[in-house]
Amino acid sequence: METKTFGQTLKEIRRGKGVTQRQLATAVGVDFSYISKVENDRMPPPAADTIVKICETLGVPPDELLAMTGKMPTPIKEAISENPAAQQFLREAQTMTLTDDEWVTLRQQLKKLR
Amino acid sequence: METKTFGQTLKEIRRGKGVTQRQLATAVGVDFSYISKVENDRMPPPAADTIVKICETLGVPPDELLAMTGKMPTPIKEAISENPAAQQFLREAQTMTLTDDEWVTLRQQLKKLR
DNA sequence: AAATGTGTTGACATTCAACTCAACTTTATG
DNA sequence: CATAAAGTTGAGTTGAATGTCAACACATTT
Repeated sequence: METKTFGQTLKEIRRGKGVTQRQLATAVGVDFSYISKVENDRMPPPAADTIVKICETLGVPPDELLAMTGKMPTPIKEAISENPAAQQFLREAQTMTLTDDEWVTLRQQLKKLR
Repeated sequence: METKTFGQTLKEIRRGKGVTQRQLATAVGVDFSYISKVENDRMPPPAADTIVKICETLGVPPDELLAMTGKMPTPIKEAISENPAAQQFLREAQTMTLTDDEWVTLRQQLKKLR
């Protein structure tokens, strides 16, 4: 299972959209050399919020890149931080070490709530 | 709704157990002056893992203090980081801005999984 | 070939969390 | 009161995260 790196994936997406590193960097608000390093995996992936900005600029959903890094955007983190009920849910879920399928099941039940 | 601070709560628990700042600090592996500052809210609450150690030392469940800080212990954070299914669940849950009751419902469904 | 646009690299900078250390003050005990 | 134990405070430290800056190399266009 050859997994692509974050950098490789980002580079492909950016090139696919015909955007230069400098254009992307300017839009996102970072130095273009930083984009270069990230794309070549010479630096760890950016902060979650920067990843979100990158994806907005490139016009792609951030889920794939976020999932690769295991980071959560600030709004989501805050929502959980401020919500003891959510935290307790997570602690219990963790002690159970849910499978992927079980998470999917929970997502379906989540949708049924509304 | 007068909410107690983290520091106030910790101080009460510690005193209730008849433990000094120095005893607690030694057991946890931090400087006692740090405990003092935290208890007087002169510093933000400790890292999640330190909170867990504090609670272990004092013989109380960490849930209350953890919930006050909005922090998650390393094992839980890692479990989520490594689990795209869990992340996707959380992103969807966040966009729905669940109520406390709904989180409780999910917890019950969580238990039914096993 | 010169100029311009694009990408890469090494060294350094900034910010923040999470503390430590040394000095001092307050409280409890004999 | 004297001494020790307990608590408080200001200043400094450390490491990780997240970048910047300047210099250079390569690629493309004119």
